[in-house]
Formats: sequence, C-alpha cells, structure tokens
Amino acid sequence: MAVGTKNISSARLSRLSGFSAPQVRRDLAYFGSFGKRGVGYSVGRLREEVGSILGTDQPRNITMVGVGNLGRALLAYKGFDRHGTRFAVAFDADARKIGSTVAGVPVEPLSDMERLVQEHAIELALIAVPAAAAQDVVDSLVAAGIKAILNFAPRALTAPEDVKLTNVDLAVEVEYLSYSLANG
Amino acid sequence: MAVGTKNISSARLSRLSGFSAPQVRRDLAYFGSFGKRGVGYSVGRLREEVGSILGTDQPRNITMVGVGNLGRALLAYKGFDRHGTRFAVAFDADARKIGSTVAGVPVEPLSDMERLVQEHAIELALIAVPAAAAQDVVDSLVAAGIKAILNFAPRALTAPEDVKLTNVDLAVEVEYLSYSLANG
DNA sequence: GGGTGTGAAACTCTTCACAGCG
DNA sequence: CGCTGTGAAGAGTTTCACACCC
Repeated sequence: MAVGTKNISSARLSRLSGFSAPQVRRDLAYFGSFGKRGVGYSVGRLREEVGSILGTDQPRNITMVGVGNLGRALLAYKGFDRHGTRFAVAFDADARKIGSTVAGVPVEPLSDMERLVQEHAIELALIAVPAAAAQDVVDSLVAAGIKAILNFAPRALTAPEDVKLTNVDLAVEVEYLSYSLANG
Repeated sequence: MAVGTKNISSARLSRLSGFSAPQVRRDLAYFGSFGKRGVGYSVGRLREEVGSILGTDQPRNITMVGVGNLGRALLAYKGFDRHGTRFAVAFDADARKIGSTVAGVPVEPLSDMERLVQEHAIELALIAVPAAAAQDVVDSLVAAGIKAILNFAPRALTAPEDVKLTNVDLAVEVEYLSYSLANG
C-alpha cells in the first residue's frame, strides 16, 4: 500500500476492520452513496462523511466524574482527543483534589456540577467513581441536564428514557475470553 | 425484595440486567435447565452454574502488558479480582519501572515474558501499551504461548486463528454516544 | 476491468405464547 | 397457581450475487 493512497476499497477496509466487505459496503451505503464504482472510496471524503455521521466533525465538550486511577487514565487516553472531543472539566468528591488539574483538565467539586455543565454546554459525561456512588452521580448529571452517559463503574445504572446510558463493564470482556478458553 | 432471597425469577433478572425475561430464560436454558417451574432459579445454584460456564470457578492467572496510566488503572480495577481472576505479573518496556509493584503486582521486563508466562501458566493477557508498540506485543505474547488477548490500545491488532483477540477501543463508545446525540 | 450499491436468500437472534412441571 | 423451558412466529442482520456505473 503506497503512502498517500487516495482511494480505498471495501475489500481493504474489510481486512483492516475485520468486518466483511459486503457489510462495509452496506453500512456505508446506508448513509449515502459516496463510493465510486471501479475505484472505491475517497479516503478524504470518507473521513468527512464518517465524521459528519458521528457528529465528531465539530467540537464537543465532555466531562469526567471521578478522578481516581481509572478517571485519570481516561482523561489522559489519547483516543478521545481526536475528533474534537474535549474534556472541559472533571469532577471529584475528594476535597484534596479540587483545584488541581489532571492531563490539563481542572478538577471541580460535585456541588458546581450543574453550573459548569451548563457553562460549557456539556451533553456527554463519563463516570469512573466507586460502584457505590455511581447511581447518585447519574442522578446529579441528569439533573444538570446531561444527555448521554458512559459508565465505567462496575454496576448497571439506570437513567430516564431520554438520557442515553451505556454501561462499560471491563470485567465482562475478560469473562468472555475466559469462557472462550474454557469452551469453543 | 428480602435480603437472603433464595430464588430469583427471570422477570426479576430482566429488571436487574436490562435483558428481556424470555431471553434470560432461553440463554440460561441453553446451558441446561437449572430453574424450577413455579419458583425460579436458586441464587446459589445459578452462581455456581454461571461460574462453571465462564470458567471463573477456578483460579486463572492473567497478565498485563504496559504499566502506564491505563495499565495501572486496570491493575487496580476491582472488577477483575472477583471470580478467581488474578494478575500474576505485569510487563513494561521502561527500565525504571522494572522491579516495582503496581497494586501488588510485580513489573517485569519484556525479555522475561516467555519464561514468566510459562511459569505462571498464563493463558490470558491484557495490553495497554502505546498504539505503535501494540502489534509487537501481540507477536511476543503469541510466541510465549498466550491463548487470549484483550487489547486496550487504540489500534486494531491481528493474531493467528487459534489465539482469541478482542479489541476494546474505548473511543468507539464515546463516538457511538456522540452519534446518538446527533441523531436518533 | 473493477468495485460499488442493492434485491433476494439465508441465517441468526428475539419475542411470543403456552404446555407442563413443581 | 407460578414460572420455566421451548416450539413457532417474527424481526433483524449478514451474505450472496450481480446489474450497473466509473
């Protein structure tokens, strides 16, 4: 593959992603037909379209609640900065952490959540607090006007219908691999 | 719900898990019929059966490669210790970290990987190294005899057919929520 | 020629609904 | 009676195969 390749085929995307080639085509076609027959997809165009679909083509402020080991790691995680997604502020219950910055992000008290969420127009929050505190955090975030939550605490949480909530239990993946080893 | 409840129905498991009740029943029935009609599932029995299915009923040594922010957070993550899963050893390329312990786990050099993986009978590894180093780590792990890999580096990796590899790109979840906000 | 976009077929997964057992 | 386990129906997803366009 030459550096600077201008076009990419569904067959190559298949090899790179692990999804089958027809599936790549069907999924992309669902959002419009921006491939060229006999050529493939323009890499530049594809980036634009996907960014536009995901909404990552424009800046989006997000926040992190909980600045323990996992919260710090996620604040520093390189995968998020891409695509205009930016941590505007973080929150923690520990008074000793308030006023410090982690990976350049200021840590603020939970009591200022509603004000800061609104000032920064934040719609998406990540949660990395102890399991016991997680549901209270969800309730506070919802009250502050948050519209989507990604929960890393190892407990299933609930939110009102109109708030998108995804639980990411990291142990589940380990258990699945453990199952795969023990069986098929 | 009384504390000490001995039995649990698929309806209650549904509320707790978010899966539908018929689905809970069908999935459990797939592995055998250990529910009682008119009563539900014995909580004790259910724990045993699920542990046996997942292979989490017996101790399993695992390892972590990369002791940066994310690696440290995962080593300290409470969700893994449950179920007999235990970090026996961690690896890092940084000479200054060798010999230290993180969350009680000794950090060893990559050059000792093959020996230590075999000494501890480790079959499952987690990867949290920079994206650029991740594929090399996979190759080393495979050479050392690892059978399953959970990759947290933000890059799709490949391994031979007989090695189970799961890529956990944390940014994907954020992007999906971003998409949900922008659309449905 | 080469590779997309898509109708149709195949498959998988989920839900429904209820027989049957404790 | 209450709830599981499951055949049958339904929904959704993936694959196939090829017409069509660059």
